[in-house]
Amino acid sequence: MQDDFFDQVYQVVRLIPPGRVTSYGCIGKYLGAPRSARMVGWAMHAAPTADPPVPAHRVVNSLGLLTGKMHFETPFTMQERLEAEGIEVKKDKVVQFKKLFWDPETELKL
DNA sequence: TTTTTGACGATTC
DNA sequence: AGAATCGCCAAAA
Repeated sequence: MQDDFFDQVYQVVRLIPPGRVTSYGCIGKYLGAPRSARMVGWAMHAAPTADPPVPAHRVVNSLGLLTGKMHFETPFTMQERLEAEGIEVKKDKVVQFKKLFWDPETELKL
């Protein structure tokens, strides 16, 4: 299970600190699949099936848009969770996304 | 096995 | 600036 590409994504997503966000493409890129951003998104589809819960709400697209909010329990869950962590969400997009952006390659490279 | 699709990203119109 | 299209890759039907 831990050898699957999905789990690789889950592990990275779990490393995202509260109050920060990242993008699918960067996760994929960090895993060696810069063109497989969609795969990361697909992996998130199975996120709730992962044993340790995956904070998928901290993962947004490159524009900081909460594109996957509709896949949560309710379309509001994602935004509410982000706000609960101190992240402002306006019009389904993360405010100061660039500032809150958490790049695994930058934060975990050491 | 083939076809369709998808929580993306970048490009083009 | 906003919308539509193409490209990538893997899982699901």
